[in-house]
Amino acid sequence: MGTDDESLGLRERKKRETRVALSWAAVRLAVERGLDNVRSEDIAAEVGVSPRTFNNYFSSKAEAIAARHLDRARLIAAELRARPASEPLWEAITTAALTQFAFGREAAGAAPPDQAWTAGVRLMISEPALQGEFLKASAAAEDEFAAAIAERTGTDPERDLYPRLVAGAVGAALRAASEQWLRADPPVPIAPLVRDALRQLAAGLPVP
Amino acid sequence: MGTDDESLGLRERKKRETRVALSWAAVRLAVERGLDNVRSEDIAAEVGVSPRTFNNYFSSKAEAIAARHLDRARLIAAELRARPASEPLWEAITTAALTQFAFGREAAGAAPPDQAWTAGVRLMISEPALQGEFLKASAAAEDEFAAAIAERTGTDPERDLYPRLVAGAVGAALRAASEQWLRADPPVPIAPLVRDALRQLAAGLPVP
DNA sequence: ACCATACCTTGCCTGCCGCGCAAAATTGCG
DNA sequence: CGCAATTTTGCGCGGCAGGCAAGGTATGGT
Repeated sequence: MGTDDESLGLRERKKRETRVALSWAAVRLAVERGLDNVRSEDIAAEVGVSPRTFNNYFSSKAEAIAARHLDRARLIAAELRARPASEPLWEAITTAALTQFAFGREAAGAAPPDQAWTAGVRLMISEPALQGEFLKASAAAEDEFAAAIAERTGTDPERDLYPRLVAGAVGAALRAASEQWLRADPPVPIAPLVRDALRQLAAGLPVP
Repeated sequence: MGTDDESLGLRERKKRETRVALSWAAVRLAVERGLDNVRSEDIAAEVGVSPRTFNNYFSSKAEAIAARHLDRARLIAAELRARPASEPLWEAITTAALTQFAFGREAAGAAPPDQAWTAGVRLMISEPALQGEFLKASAAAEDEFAAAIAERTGTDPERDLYPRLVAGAVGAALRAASEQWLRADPPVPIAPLVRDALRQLAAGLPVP
């Protein structure tokens, strides 16, 4: 894949690290202080780079935060490409999606990174100033997802409606499942929600 | 409906007018000059209000532009509510959607407002600084759409996955159809694209 | 018809942001 | 080891978002 981190030169590796560090710092600070008690300067300081450098990596606070979501969502597309071509499309999509929604699976208390991640997603969904970037990141990931689907189905993302349509619908389904999960008051596992949403999609969304 | 413009007092009427005027001005100026050759001040001047007032209506240039899309997308939900309850869900959805995609239907040359509108959508999709707000507006409209679907299907948007899932999927389908339409080099009518996308959705998105 | 009230508009001001530019530091490579 | 390419940084500017308080205008009760 074109975005591995191996043997791409130490320079490129450093850049990726800085980018990820900035992005995590942005999420963490925004979660604990509230979004507008964090200045871009604070994020830069947290990682130990100059304020100007922060803007070399991200053009806004919001973009920095959403970058975490973007990276995660991209992985679904990568996962889909990794599924055997023989597997039926919807099965492959479901399996690929589930790899990125394996929260709270481990032992009793959810793993700490999950905790932080959940809070991050909550923030992106609830803060108006972040919703746009969040959806934009989702859309960007859907583009890669569409390309993967096109490969698998022998269609062309440029000319055919199909791959973009499926990618968009799957994205919507995953967002709906996530929101449902975040809203559930007695917490529920997320996997069944994701499975259910995709199953309904593949079944033509019949009235229940 | 709760948002009619009749007998809501002159005050409210004026506000709506100003809001729409600002929004149109924002779109028009951004289309003809390019987004970042337009300052929020210019938009205010165009409508004849103070720069400060502009920010009372919209919290950013981008939001002002996307407001046009938002209003239009809201109408689909309203249209859905207007369909008879006896009509099958997907038929009602398709009909409702098509009322807002009746472009280039009239005589030879497309109506001038359509022309302007198309350019506006193109801008929102292509300009990175607008994509986020565009999607955010779509999501807001989908909320109303979900409420309408919930009413019609006897589900609850708070507790059930279904209405949000359908609203999201339909939104994605309409976006995919629109983009396909914008991309088509020998221009094609949009209605068949919308119809096709929704038909595929209701059919469970089978591999073509 | 009038007045009191609530609401909208406006100007002023402050802090922050995004980015262009050029100098300085760092890194990779021959 | 030293050169060239790339990244980081400092500086500065234009612009933006929004708090606050003053002035003006519709509204609804009497």
